[in-house]
Amino acid sequence: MNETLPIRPDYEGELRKAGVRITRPRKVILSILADAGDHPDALEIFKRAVEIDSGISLSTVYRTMKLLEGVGAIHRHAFEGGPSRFEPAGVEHHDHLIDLDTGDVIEFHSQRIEELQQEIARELGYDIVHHRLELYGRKRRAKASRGG
Amino acid sequence: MNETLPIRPDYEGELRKAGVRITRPRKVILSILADAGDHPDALEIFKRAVEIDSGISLSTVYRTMKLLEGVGAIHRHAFEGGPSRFEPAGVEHHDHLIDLDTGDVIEFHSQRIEELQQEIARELGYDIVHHRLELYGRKRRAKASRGG
DNA sequence: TATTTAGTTGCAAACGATTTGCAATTGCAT
DNA sequence: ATGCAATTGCAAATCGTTTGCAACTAAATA
Repeated sequence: MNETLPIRPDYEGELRKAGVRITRPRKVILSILADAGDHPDALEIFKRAVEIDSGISLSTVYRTMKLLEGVGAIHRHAFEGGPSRFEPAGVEHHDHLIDLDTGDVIEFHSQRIEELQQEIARELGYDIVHHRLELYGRKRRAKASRGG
Repeated sequence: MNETLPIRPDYEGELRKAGVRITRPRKVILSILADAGDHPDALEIFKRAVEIDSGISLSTVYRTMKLLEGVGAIHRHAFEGGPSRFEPAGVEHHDHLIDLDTGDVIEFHSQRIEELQQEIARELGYDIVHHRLELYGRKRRAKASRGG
């Protein structure tokens, strides 16, 4: 009876397990994260949160993100230039392709690349703790040029 | 009659060609960059510069770095957390392995990975403008454990 | 070489993202 | 219901970096 739908991460559970209080602002932020399909930054999360509970502060958003990151519930990405952007950690590992025009983030994964990285690190005498692979690009125009 | 030694980038030439004045502070900064074997950040460059000419300001370092970056003479790397670090652009493309304990940066290159990236982007309908591949790791301890 | 003037400088203040001190508030175990 | 440590909002602080501005200077010109 496994769900086929994307898993809604059980943040509250993760936090409780980590001995952290589930407060009102945290509930709001958590719910936003749970169904964010994109990779919002702190300010964006804050804006969405304020629409639900106008009393929430940006510091609390930052604090909660750090908390979740610490617990391993979310991943923080510092893409080129901009502020940190977050995503649920639940999904299995992947890298990112950032659309330079829209800021959209597309996820991808290449087992082959992962292996090559391991190989390279090994040759250099290192163990990889983590890595960062980001492709920055633009949508390819349709062959001829008449596309829009 | 090609040199076998690492090429000393001719920053002054590049700048002059770009119609930029070669001032005293710039000369100092440029000389520092020219023989920096590492990947210093702005503050580090500033410190080295002050030892040569105490009148140089940090803003000038930042301005010069931006200038050089604009001309394509150096590359800026925003490694995890820390400030931007710079390196001469002369060398052919490579990626970086960052030693988490020392901050040391080791360069590597994998043609195979580059190809795979292209392939992935293409499949996703994108052209890569540039990319970022960073491995963060620690020196592997010698097998048994008696190493230091 | 003296003149000229737009490009550069150092400084201090401004900046954006993020963190922090603190007093007031609130989960939640009792 | 009670009590206290965890958490909050706020404002001020932090860090890396950029910028406005008046003084300075590289380098083209006479």
